Amino acid sequence: MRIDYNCEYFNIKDTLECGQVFRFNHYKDGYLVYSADKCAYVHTDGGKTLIDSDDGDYFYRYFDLDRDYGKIVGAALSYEIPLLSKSASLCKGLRLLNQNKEEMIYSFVISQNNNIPRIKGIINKICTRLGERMSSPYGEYYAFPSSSALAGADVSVFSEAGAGYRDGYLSSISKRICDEGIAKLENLSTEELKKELLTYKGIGPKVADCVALFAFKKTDSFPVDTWIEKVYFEDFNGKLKDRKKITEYFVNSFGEYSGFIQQYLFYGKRLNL
DNA sequence: TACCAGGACGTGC
DNA sequence: GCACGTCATGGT
Repeated sequence: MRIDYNCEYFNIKDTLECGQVFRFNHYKDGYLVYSADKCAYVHTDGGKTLIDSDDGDYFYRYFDLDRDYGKIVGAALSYEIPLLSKSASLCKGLRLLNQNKEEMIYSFVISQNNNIPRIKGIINKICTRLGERMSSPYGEYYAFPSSSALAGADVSVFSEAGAGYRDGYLSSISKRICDEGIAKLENLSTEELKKELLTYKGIGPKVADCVALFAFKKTDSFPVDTWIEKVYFEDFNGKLKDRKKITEYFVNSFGEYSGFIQQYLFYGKRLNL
């Protein structure tokens, strides 16, 4: 089935390439997007962003289509911060995805002290090796592996995929989730969720913020990585050095809009706006 | 060659 | 509690 949505506040390029998601490929005049075991073909035509998939409900929620981004962009512009205004106005079609929770946990554990092209490659290799083989009208692909598939794999599978020293984290976390599930992560406040995520070996404050934001849609989260640190020093005249305190500073400034604004700033900085 | 990339852990104090 | 060295890997 097909979903069509006005492209003013839904730009597929910005939404996919802003760094929140690692599983997508260029395809024809658009993109193939993968989430968990699902796949969609997304492209733009005649002022509409079109989503073709066999699970419209899933991708309607995935792309966060039930949310007013005009209001969010308006709030971002109201701060009159040059980098933020440039990014929010130029990338107002950037949407925060609702991604699969377990997939986000593993993906952002891989992301630590790493760069985006490598992260994508490592995840792709792990999916190819351990994920279920799927077919779609656009060709075959591999689902993101279940936690039991990850837990059953030898740690060498992760190192051979290029995960480096993070291989043990992936084994440890997948075994824990395979045993106990992630039910205890549900229905928590942002603070409670982040605190619980920190009990997984390999998840620190930054990854916990990313998982809270990109998987649990805790929009009062503000992940601070090397790029956001640069933003803080160069565009906010920041003086703090502790990343957790920088997170606090931004969340105190932007409240429930923190996660959206973080993404505008991160993407805008990487685009050198 | 040294430094960087969506950082976290273990140790020592 | 905090500072610091270390942890794979590939690109520049």
